[in-house]
Amino acid sequence: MGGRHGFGRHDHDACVADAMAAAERACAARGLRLTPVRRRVLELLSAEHAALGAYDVMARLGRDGFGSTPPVAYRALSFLVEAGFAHRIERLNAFVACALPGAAHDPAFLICRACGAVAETPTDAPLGATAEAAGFAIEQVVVEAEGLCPDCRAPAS
Amino acid sequence: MGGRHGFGRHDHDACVADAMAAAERACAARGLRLTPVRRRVLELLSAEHAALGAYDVMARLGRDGFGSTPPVAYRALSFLVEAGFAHRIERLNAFVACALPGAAHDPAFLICRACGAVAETPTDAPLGATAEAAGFAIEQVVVEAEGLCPDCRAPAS
DNA sequence: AAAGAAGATGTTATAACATAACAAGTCAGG
DNA sequence: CCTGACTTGTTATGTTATAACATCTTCTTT
Repeated sequence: MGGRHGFGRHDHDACVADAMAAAERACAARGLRLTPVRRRVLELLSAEHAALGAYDVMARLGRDGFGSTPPVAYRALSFLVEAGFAHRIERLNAFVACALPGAAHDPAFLICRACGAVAETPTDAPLGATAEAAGFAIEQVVVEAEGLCPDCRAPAS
Repeated sequence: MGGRHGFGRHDHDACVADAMAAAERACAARGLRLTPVRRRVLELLSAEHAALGAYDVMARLGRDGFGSTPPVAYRALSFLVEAGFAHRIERLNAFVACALPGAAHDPAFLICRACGAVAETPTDAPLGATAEAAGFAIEQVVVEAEGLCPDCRAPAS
């Protein structure tokens, strides 16, 4: 029991169970397959509430009898990210379980440089206010939008 | 002549010259040393107006008679980033020259997934409006704030 | 049930990105 | 000139990520 989430304590076991149940439901609804490897990786990420590197995930999979080579971990992580059950933290080259499953979102993250804790926050409110409310002291913000520039939107030019 | 900047055409040579002059001035004012390697790397980044990977920079340095090992490139890039003359794009593991030198800023970037062009934009205006005005179609946004969480701010607990 | 297609996993190899540690050179100030 | 701080060069290694192909499972169609 205990653990961290959004920098606050909560019932961790229930939280993991909820995440798994939500993923099961979403997969059933959308025709996706939550296979044993994928399920295990989501459990690992949910249990952590901090960012895990792909190679950490890989090592833990090995202990559980799954393949422990990079592609096994990266494939499971890619599936989870594409399905919206996990997010990649670019700044850390690492992955976290989604804290707001179900909601369609382009999330923002608060990353503690001292302890590595990661909190996911909605982007509808201003980030500064959210951080303030959470007691998080922002030092640096990375904002990177990917898409199509004017030239590449035009069919030909 | 020509080239790209903020997704628009402009006088590229003048733009590179301006960036170098601004860096010279800033270094003089702040007691920093814009050595040959650092100067050359800033020229490379300025000339590109797109993100360059550290290994790209390294290879070009080699052609110019500088050391062409990773540390040479990474050290020059780190200097430029710390001095505010360049930025690291986490999403691309790459670097761009700062487009708004002098201004203190936590910049936002618009990254074209098709052609790799990168535009730096101020963060005081809403990103959606800025992108719209530039004709850039945002598909995905990454927001990652680094700092100290409530637990790590407290001296002891 | 058999055949076939699609998808998932396992495996080997390699590519791409980044830093540690130390040696040697440069340069300003005493 | 010498010293101390800083910069650069060099070797080695660590870390993150993907390509390519073989095998196995699962679902569908017949």
